[in-house]
Amino acid sequence: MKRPRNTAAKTEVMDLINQSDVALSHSEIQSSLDGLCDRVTIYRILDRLVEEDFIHRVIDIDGGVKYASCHSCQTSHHHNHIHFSCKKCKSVTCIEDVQPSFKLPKQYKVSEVNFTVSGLCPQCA
Amino acid sequence: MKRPRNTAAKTEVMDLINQSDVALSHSEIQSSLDGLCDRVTIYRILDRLVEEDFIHRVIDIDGGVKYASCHSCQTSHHHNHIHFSCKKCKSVTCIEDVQPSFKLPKQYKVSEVNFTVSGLCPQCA
DNA sequence: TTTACAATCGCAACATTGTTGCATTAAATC
DNA sequence: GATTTAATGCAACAATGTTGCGATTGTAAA
Repeated sequence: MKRPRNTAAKTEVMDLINQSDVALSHSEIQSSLDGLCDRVTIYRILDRLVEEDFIHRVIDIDGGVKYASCHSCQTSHHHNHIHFSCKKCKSVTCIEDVQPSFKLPKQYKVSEVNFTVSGLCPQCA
Repeated sequence: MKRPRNTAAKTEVMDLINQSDVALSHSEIQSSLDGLCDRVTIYRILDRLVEEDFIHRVIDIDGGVKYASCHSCQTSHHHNHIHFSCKKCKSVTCIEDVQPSFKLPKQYKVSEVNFTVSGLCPQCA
């Protein structure tokens, strides 16, 4: 079994995501790290953090991949909540505690829900 | 104002998407066309078809871009319905006539909704 | 503290997806 | 058939993500 290690880069990435109120992309994280580690290393750190359930991936309206730390996940682990993707400032925000409701027909086996609403966030509206 | 033209490639792309019951990616379309036209041309055709409201873009759970012809769009133009993204066969299907319901807090201006449910489709379940 | 193992890293190379500029081709109208 | 300009092909580029491998380093045990 694998034994995760704490490295400077991993800690810094974790802090960045924790301290942000919006989801961050790989390139945004890379800019913030300012050469602390390699581009590839960031990809691997993000993969590991997702794997270890510290963060989760969010897909924005354009298909862009972002990463966020949902605080509600620390208690119960469910990612089935709404994400808001702002068309103007491109920010992606987790809207906690709002559970979308829906019905699926037939024999579909649902395992995950990705509900992204786009438009203008409070700052841009 | 621009005057759209009907070309062999455009017609073929349109047919492919119309005849498919799942959303198709650029590379899938390229494979089907089998050299009928350039890769770049396919991108431009897809952009135009979206622009002309014949097809619409769907983002799957991994952030992949796919294109589908929603038959319900021909009457009333709204894309706010559920898409099902199969984790096994990677197919993306439009679930028509099922409208998700949700509530957003505060000052968010909603203009679009992308509701993707993932899991196993009837074929893979 | 030192050692040893494996997790992590940096670097180079590659793959995929998407975009842009420009000269050429061809569809629709006359 | 001639004209107009939408559409195409090609080359070049950009962004994003992946893989292999030798070097480095965190950490648990000696």
